[in-house]
Amino acid sequence: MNIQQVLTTAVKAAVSSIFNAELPSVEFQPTRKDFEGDITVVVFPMLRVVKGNPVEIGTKIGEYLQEHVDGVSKFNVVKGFLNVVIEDSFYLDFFNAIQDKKTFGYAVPNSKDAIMVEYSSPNTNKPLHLGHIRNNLLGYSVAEILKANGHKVYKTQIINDRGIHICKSMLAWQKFGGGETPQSSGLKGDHLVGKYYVAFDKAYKEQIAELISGGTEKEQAEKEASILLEAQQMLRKWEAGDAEVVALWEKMNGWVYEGFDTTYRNLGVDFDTLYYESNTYLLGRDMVKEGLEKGTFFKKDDGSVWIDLTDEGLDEKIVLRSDGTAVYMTQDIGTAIQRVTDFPDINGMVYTVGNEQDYHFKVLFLILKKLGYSWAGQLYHLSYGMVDLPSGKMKSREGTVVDADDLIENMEHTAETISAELGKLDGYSETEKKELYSTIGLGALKYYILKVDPKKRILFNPEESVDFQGNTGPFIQYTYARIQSILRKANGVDSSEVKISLELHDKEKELLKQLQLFPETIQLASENYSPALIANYTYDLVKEFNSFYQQVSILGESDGLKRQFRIQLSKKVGEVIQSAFLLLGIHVPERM
RNA sequence: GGUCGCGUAGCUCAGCUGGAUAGAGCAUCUGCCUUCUAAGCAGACGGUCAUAGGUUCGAAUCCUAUCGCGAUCACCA
Repeated sequence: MNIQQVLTTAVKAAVSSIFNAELPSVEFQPTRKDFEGDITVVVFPMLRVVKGNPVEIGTKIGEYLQEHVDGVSKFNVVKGFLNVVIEDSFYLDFFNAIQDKKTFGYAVPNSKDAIMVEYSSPNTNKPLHLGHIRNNLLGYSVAEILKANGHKVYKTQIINDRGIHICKSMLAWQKFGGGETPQSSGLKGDHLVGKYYVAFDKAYKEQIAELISGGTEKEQAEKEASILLEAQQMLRKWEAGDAEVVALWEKMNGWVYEGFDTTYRNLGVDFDTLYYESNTYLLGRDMVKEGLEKGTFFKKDDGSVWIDLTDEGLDEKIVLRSDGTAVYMTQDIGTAIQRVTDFPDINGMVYTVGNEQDYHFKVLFLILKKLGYSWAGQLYHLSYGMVDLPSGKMKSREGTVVDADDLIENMEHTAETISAELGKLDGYSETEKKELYSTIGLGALKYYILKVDPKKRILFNPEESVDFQGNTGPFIQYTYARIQSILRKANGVDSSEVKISLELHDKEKELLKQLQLFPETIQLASENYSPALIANYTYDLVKEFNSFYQQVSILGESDGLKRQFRIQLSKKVGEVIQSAFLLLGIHVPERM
């Protein structure tokens, strides 16, 4: 039990016995630094139940707590704030209870239900970029956070491996490729395919420029369409199962997957199961037919099928084309149902997709609800803001994208440069150094992106590199490395219980308070699908530790018991940093 | 135009279900490496929390309107 839980019960009992009134809840906040105390009970909300002067009420409750609660030694009342001083022994008890718990902060697996987390879901016609990085980091981290909060999680993605855009790359490769392969050119598979996607676009634009030298808008549109015809024909052949087209499609997608795998590995994200659009794009049509029979959907004269969402304040939305083919929504309906069929323990899904699709998911969830699926209430669109450049939006066709592989490499390089300047890596082999640069570079990148609230858009300036100082990944990693250095010098950590009679230094007490917050932080992050909460918590913890480290001697402490405790405390802080960062997908180094 | 999201220090961001004098980092300036890693610590400077109303003991936080930025409103995905 933490202090809040203890005090909640006690304050309720106090109000009951002194004022003969029932308090629905008790409101706390950390005591401001300017006042004496560790935790503050806010008296104002009680005025609804207890009439009187807030200061008097606070004082009476304070006296009650002092008398009845072990661990409450002193209190003071300022206006409507009851500041309570908690004895050191309370915090030491807490520390003894968690000292050996490797998984401190994580909830015990508490649910039979699984949650499927979808993220990444790229197109297979171009390499991953910075936007995908945000998506990947968010999805991966939220999956880890949900696990830490006791959920079973399946990580998945839906790979958009078919469609007109894929045919464009294929066509361009056929026309201009000259048989180029990743092996022959040494180009990473996804980059190679992306090159031809751009080539198609370029060739297409050139042709348009030639063709369109006048005419009405309508005529221009018709001309454009005719140029696209080739790609459309190819798509039709693909759908018909044309052996040659399918073989080319498989070959080029194979290159892309190899490339993606490398990027995912470098980024440190993974998946438990994969879905391919080429397998799922036909799903959903039967579901629409069922829904039609049930009256959830309705058919228009031209044969297209719709759902009426005007009751919900939305429009009518198409779910099947007049020619009977599937639209985006049809597919998503089918895929969702397929997933629950494949993994019957799923009760809830998280879709990591940019906020430009807010409307789509609102509609999708509503449709699934109307179709009567019990799990439809447990769907969540993890919507995040775009990553923009100072020049505006990233556009792959205009070559303004920040490529994922390049960015990762840049970050590692920056880490290397800084490390070399500081020169603290004597004795490290080249392999160890390389691994370290990767840890730090990725740590900087991941933290930079994850510390921001997912909803907000990020402005990324490639000119100014991501910071390595202050509220950054490397700063936190550095603190971890510092702690490990102490532990190495301490020659082993005795993990025996700390004597309750030990007198705590202010900084030690602050650290223990911060440690206490870890479990509820994980819970909050899980409930809000927000890695940013974990990032901010870790930053606060680390700041607190560095302040402690600078002000209090650990190994130099002459009192053996105190020295021992400080080593143990440092170790625990290191473990929590590591646990927290693991939830963000960031590794911590032994040295740096 | 309808809908949704965002607007906090020069810049990048915190600020939980409303609570005490709005917090960090970067940048600028001051100190601190003959004691455990200075990618650090301590401090200074910097705010009409977009604007105007409202709700109440109390509003950056909730409500309404306005302004600014972004997204979205396809038989594209």
